[in-house]
Order: sequence, then C-alpha cells, then structure tokens
Amino acid sequence: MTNMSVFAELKARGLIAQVTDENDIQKLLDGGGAKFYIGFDATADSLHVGHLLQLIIMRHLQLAGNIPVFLLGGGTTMVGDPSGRTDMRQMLTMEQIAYNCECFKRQASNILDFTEDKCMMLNNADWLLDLNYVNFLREVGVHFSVNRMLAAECYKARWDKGLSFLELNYMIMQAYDFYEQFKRYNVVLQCGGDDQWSNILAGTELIRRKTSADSGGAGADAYGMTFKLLLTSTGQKMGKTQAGAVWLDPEKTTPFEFYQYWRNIDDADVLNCIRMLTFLPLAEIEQMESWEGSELNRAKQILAFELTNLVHGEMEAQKAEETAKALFTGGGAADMPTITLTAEDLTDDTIDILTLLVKANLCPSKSEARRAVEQGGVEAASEKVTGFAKIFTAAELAGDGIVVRRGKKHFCRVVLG
RNA sequence: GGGGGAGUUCCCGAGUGGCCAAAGGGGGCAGACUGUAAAUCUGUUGCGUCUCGCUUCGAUGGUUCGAAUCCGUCCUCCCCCA
Repeated sequence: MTNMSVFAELKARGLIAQVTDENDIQKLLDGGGAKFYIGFDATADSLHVGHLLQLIIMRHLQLAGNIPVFLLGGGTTMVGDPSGRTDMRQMLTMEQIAYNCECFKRQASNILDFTEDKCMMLNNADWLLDLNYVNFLREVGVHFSVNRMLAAECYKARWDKGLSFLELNYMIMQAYDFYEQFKRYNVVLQCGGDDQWSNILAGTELIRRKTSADSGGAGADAYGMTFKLLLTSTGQKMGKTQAGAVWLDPEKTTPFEFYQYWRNIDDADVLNCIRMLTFLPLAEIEQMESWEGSELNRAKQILAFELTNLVHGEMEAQKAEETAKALFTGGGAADMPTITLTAEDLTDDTIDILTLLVKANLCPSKSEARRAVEQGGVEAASEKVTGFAKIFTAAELAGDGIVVRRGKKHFCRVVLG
C-alpha cells in the first residue's frame, strides 16, 4: 500500500464517522500495537455484508500492526441490541448463540490473521453470564443516568413502539464489556458502526468513572471510533436482497451469488464500495473516478472480484467471474448452480417445464413457474419456452444436461444423476 | 388496575353479510429499452390437476343458505388514566 498512515487511509476511504479524540486515536493507531475491539452479536449462524465492513477495517488496522480483538457477543446476544430496531429481537437460546459464535469464528479467520498474537478472540459470555445482579447494580449501575440513556439516539426510535427493560440494559452491558477488556487485556479502543456511537461512549465514560472511583483520582482514558454505515446512494443499508441478507457463508450465499450481488450494484454506489471495501490502492481508485457510463461495468467487475476473493478465496472468485462472463455473453459455463435429478423426479422418463423450474429452485411454486413461462421469461437449452406443455426427456437431461434460465439472471443446470 | 382503540395477503392500507383471492400504493418478478446499472413503459404478484377447484383476512368456537365482515372466548399490540 502507500506510505500513508492507517488513520489517514481510513479517513481517505471515507470509513470514519466519529471519533472521541482524533489526535490521540491517530497517534495510537499509527504507532501500532494498539489493542482495539469490535463486538459481534451472534444473532445468526453467519456473518453478512454488514459485518464485512467491520472485518475489513479490522484488517486494515491489523496490517498496520495493531491487534484487533474480535469480541463474540455470547452474553450480549442474550439481551439483544435495540439500536436501529423498531421492535424487539427474537430471543435466542444459549445453544443457538454458542453455535452462531462458532460460525462467526470460522468466517472471521478468513479475513483476519489469527496466527501468533496478531489477533485476539474473546467472548463476553465469559464475564457477563455469571454476574451477580445486585453487585452489578452497585458497581456498574450507579454510573449510569437513565435520563441520559433515554436521550440517546438509539433509544429515541423506540419511544412510540416501546422499549423493554431487558433492552434498556444492553447499553450498560456493552459499556461493561469495554471496561472488562480494558481492565483484563488493556484494550483501549472500541470501534463499531455509527449506530453504536452512544453505546461506545457509554463504555469510555464507564471506564473513566470506574477507574476514577477505584483510584480516587482522575479516570483513565479509553477511546471510541465509529465507521460510516455502508449505505446505497438512496440511503438504504447495503447487503440486503429480497431474499434476505447477503451472507459470507458459502452455504447460505454461494460465491457466485455473492459475486453477482456486487456485480449488479448501482452505478452510483460502485466507487464508494470499492473505496470502502477493497484494499486497492487509493491512487488506483482515483483513476476509476473518471469512468462513466458503461465503463463503470469494469469497476463493478473489479469490485465483485475483489470482494469474492477476500471472502471466498481466489479460486472461487475466478470461478464466479468466469461463470458470469460465460452466462452473460452467451454460451454455457462449466461452473453454475447445478441440480441433479434422479429417475424418481421423472414421470414416464419425462419431466414438464413447470416441475423442472420448481425442482431447479428457479421458481418457488408451480403457479409462479406458470406465470414466468406465460410472460416469456423462461429459456431452456437456449430456446425460449413458449408453453407449459413443454416436456424434457431423460435422454435430453443425460450427459451435460440442459441449462434452464428464468429471466436474465437466474440459471440452473439440470442433469440426470 | 380502570377506560378507549387496533390486529387484512411481502409491507403500508381499503374493505362492516353474498358482486372478495380481497381496491390503491410500495416492493418483488417477467417483458420492452439498456451496460448483468438507473429511469421509463407494459404485464404480473395465495396454491393447484388453472376458463375450474382448494386454502387465506390474530386464534378459536358459534350465528347464517352464505362471514374478512355479526356474536362469544382467548392472544398480541397501541393510546389515555393509575
């Protein structure tokens, strides 16, 4: 990379939203060796694109010689963060949370370097789950003002919908997390999405108050830094599709789908994403800024490749790219979603187009399959399907099978196994 | 604890006994136009053995030839008072 300092680089990439003390944080991070943490609540069995930005920043800071602490929210997930939510999260069981934590670990280790002491992984379940209620209230609860908490932006949104006492405590737990890590491991900086700002501040304040109360003198300084949320030009959160989140787990979102998500991004968002999410040198990105119109397709291709490479590795990224090229510039491709039918799926050695579309997961129901065909949106073996009476024989499906296509972007190869 | 109001298809939201698989908008999907973009226009948007049948309007039980619509019970949420 350039010889620009990390802090300056993060800033230039438009990643930083708010900091508690710019000078101190810059010195801290540029000096290297600083321990900082980001918490990840284990609400699902895979990380998604929203988390990706956090991981990328951790990697930036790690490359600059700092030590990221990946904090699993084994304890906080039991409560649920109300930030940015209009209703309460579903409560998860201990088992679900533990399982989710395992999944997170695996995925994070693809992006962060966990060798030697370059990165730490902690779980706040270790200090949160066994707390004694009364002791906690006396030692930590005293330092919080409910009036101030309610004034925080993240709780305002819940004013009309209602906020349970359980959720109100989330901020206190997160603040306590920071305090524990500060005390036990000398973690001096907490990072997070910009929606975490008030929770992070609660942590730095708690540290100051606790250390001051303990020593009887001035409190210790800890720092907070938030990152811009990854938004589209229209202000929507990125990483959501009609099918749900874009996951980092290849079982939940295949590398090809992941690639396509970025490949199909809006013109207005490409450069922003390249700047924020890839590790391409800023100088190179600057040149792309002059690209216009269909030239931007190149940028989309770069973005899609870089991110797929980062998350799924170079081999998968190349496969996804080749598949995409082959499919969109005509002709078949070796690597694409494939479904293998057995003789049991056929009736009298044939299968009709509607059943086929459903079996290939291209349509959720036969009614929808019927509509897709009626509207001329279905193609099989490079020929438009004109009626739902169309059937395929076992012989046609043998060997390489046939490629079935719904609309422009949904494909599946069907073979007979 | 007392009083008032609300729960409709992916979302918002109309519908107060048959003309309701349910208006309108949003979103989605497909087609045209394109650059695997956006905007625009068109069609479509519960399921199926699809000019017909089946299941849906918080849950459940009833009234009726017939209920999203009426009655009973329950659940959930919101507002006002305490």
